[in-house]
Amino acid sequence: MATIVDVAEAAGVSTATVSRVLNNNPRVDPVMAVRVKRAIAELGYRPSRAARTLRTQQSRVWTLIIPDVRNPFFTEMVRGIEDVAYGAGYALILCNSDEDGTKEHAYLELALAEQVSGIVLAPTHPPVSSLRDVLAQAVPIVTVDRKLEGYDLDHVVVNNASGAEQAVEHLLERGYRRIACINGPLDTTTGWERLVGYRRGLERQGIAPDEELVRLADFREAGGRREMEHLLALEEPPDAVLVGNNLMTLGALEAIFQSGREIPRDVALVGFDDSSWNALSRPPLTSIAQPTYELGLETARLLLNRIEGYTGPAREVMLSPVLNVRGSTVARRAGYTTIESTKPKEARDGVRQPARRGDRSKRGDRSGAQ
Amino acid sequence: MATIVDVAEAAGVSTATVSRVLNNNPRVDPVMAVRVKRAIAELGYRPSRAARTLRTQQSRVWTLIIPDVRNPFFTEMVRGIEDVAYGAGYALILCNSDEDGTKEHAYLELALAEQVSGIVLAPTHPPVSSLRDVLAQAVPIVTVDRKLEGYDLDHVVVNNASGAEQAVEHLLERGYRRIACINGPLDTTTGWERLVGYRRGLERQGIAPDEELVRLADFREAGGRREMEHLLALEEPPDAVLVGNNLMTLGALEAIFQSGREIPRDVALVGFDDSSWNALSRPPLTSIAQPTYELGLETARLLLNRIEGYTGPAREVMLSPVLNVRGSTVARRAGYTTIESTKPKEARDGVRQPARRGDRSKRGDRSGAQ
DNA sequence: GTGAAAGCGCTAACAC
DNA sequence: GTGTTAGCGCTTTCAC
Repeated sequence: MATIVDVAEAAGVSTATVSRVLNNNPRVDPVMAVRVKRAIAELGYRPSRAARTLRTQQSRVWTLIIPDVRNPFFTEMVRGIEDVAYGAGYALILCNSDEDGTKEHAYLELALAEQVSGIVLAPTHPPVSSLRDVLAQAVPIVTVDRKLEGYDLDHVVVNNASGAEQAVEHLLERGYRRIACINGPLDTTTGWERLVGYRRGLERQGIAPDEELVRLADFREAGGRREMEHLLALEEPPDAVLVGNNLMTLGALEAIFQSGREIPRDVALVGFDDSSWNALSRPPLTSIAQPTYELGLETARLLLNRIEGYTGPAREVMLSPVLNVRGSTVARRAGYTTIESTKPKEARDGVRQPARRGDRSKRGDRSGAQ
Repeated sequence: MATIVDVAEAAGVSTATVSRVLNNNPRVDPVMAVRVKRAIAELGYRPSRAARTLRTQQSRVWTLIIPDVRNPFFTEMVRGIEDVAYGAGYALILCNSDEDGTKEHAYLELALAEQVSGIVLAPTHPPVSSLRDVLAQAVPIVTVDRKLEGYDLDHVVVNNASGAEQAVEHLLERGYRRIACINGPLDTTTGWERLVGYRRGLERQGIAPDEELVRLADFREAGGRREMEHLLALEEPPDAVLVGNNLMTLGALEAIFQSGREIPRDVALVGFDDSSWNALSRPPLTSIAQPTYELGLETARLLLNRIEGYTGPAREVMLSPVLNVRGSTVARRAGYTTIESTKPKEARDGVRQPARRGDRSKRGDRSGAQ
C-alpha cells in the first residue's frame, strides 16, 4: 500500500506538497499539482483515513444509531439524514442497536473512539448512562424520534400526542366507543405521549379511559400480536383499536385475522406509521403517517448546524403527523352486520384525507428555530 | 480528551503497561492492572481508534454496502451479518449505495481508506471499476445477493432461476397460461437469472415465451407500477404475473387495484420476497421467500473465514428459495367469474406450503465448501 | 510556493 | 513483568 512518502518521491516533491494537493490547497503550483496527481494515480495511492483522523482529530463521518434496521420508519428517516450528510460531504455509519442498551452503549463508545464529527441517536429505552460520557466529550449530537428526558439535547420529534388524539377523535366520530390502545413501552417518549394523546382524545368526549383496554408491548410484531389476542379474549372486547407503530400493527392484524374476525366489522383499526402497503392491505388501513423523511432532514440540519459551530441552547423541532383515513375505520352503523356486500365504497379504496389542521390538533406544535 | 500518556502518569506506570492492560495482555501484574483500570475510569479515557488503526494497520470493523436501506430484503440480511460480526467482535458500518454506482464507489474507497477488516458488498449494477482497486488491496471481500461476473470473489446467492421456475410451474398447474414477468435489470444476476427461470418454466411445459409479456424495471415500486400498467393495457393482457421483487410487487398491486381489477380473478400474482404482510394483504400473496437472514449468516461466515486466513479459491454458497402458496394464485376454473362469493376458502387465509423439493428445483444448487 | 520536521495516540519490539 | 523507544501516515507550523 502506497503512502504519501512514496507519492512524494515519485513526484519529486516533499510530502507537504502532496498533502497540499490532496487538500486542494490553492497556493500550490498547478504544474506541481499535475505531477503529484499523476504519481497518485500511477501508484494507486489512497490516503489513510486513520492517519488523517489522528492528525486532525476529526473524521468527516457521522454515526447514526437506530433501534431497528428492519423497521421502515427508521430506514426512511435514514434516507433523509443521508441526503443532507452526503450533500455536506459526510459519510454515514449506520449502527443497529437492536433495542439493546448494551449495543447502543457499544456503538456510542465506538463513535467517540472514531472521533466522528457528529452523532444522530434514535435512543433505545431506557436511556443509557454512557450518554453522560458523550456529553462530556462535547461531540455534536442530536436525538430523533424519541426524546431523552433529563438531557438537554437538540432533538427532532413528531407530535405523538396530537397524532393519537386525532386518531381517537376520528374513531369516536365514526361511532366507535370501546377503543383500545396497544402501545409501546412508557419509558419511551413516543410510547408515553401516544398514550397521553389517546387518553386526551377520549376524555375530550367525556369518555373515561378503561385501563383494561390499554396494553403495552415492545414496538415489535410479536408483542402486537400477543396484546391483540389478549384484547380479543376480553369479556367485553374493544370495537376499535389504536396501535402504536407499524410492526405492532402487523401483529395485531395477524391476531384479528386468525381469530376469524373482520375489519372493520368486528373491530376497527388505526395504526401509527404509514407505508405503501397500508393502502393495499385487507382492508386498507387508516393510519397516522409520520413525516419520516422530513424527520431525517431536520435532524441532519440541526446536527450540521452544531458541527458548524452553533453553541446555543438545545432546540426542539416538532413535526406534525397526518391521519390518512381508509377502510379500516369505516363508520359504524346500525344494522351493519353483513360481511362484504354492505361495505361502503370508501372501505375498498385508499381514500386519503389531508391532515386535520384545526386549532386543537396543532396545540403543542413548535417549529424548531434554526 | 485524555490520552494513554495521561493514564500512564495517573497510574504511575508506562504507556506500554497501559496498552497491555487495554489489550488484556496476560503477563501483566493484576495489581498494576487494577491501578491502571481505576485511572482509566477516573479520567474517562477512551483509546483513540484512529491511533490504533494507524499503528496496527487494521480496524476491527466491517463495511457493508447495500443498494437500498429501505428494502426489507437487505435489512433482514444485515441482521444475519450483524449477528455473526458482533459475535466475532467486529463492528459494522452500513452504507447505502442507493443503487448509485458513484456512491458505491465512494463507500468502497472509504472502506479501503478506513482499513476495515472486511467488506460485504451487495453490488449495485453495473459493476463499478473501483472493484479492481479493492482486489488489488487484497481486502477480504464477499459479495451477496448479486454475483459479480468477471470477478473471482466469494459470493452468496439464492437460486433465482429455480425460484422463478417454481413460481411459473405453480401458475401453470393452477391453470394460468398467459404469464407475464416484471423483472429487474438484466445486468444484475438476480434480474437475469429470474428471467431465465421464468422462461425455462414456460418452455418445460411447451409454452413459447411471449416477449411482449416481459417487462423490465429497476426493482423499485414506481417501476413495478408502471410496467404493470403497461401489461394491463395490452390488447391481450396476462392472466398472471411474476414480479421480480418485493418493492415492484407493491407497485404492481397499486396498478392492479387502481384499474379496478381483482386478484386472482382478473390476474394472478406471484412475487419474489416474502414478509409478514404478504400473508395479510388483499388477497394473501403467493410469494417466493428468500432465506434472507441465512444469506447474511453465510456471507458473514465466508468473510470471517477469509479474514482468519483462508486463501483458497473463491467459493459460492447458493441457498434455495421457497414458494409460499397463498390466495393470489388460486386455481383458475371454468365459470370462475363472480367476484366475492365463489372465492374458494384458501383465497382468504394465508395457507403455507412447504418448499417443493423435487429433483428439478434443486438443479444447480451447490453448498459452499467451508 | 515549497520543504523540514514535529507530533497526533497508540502498539510492539527490544532491553532489562 | 515492566519500561524505553521507534514509528504507523498524515497535517501543519515555521523557515526560507
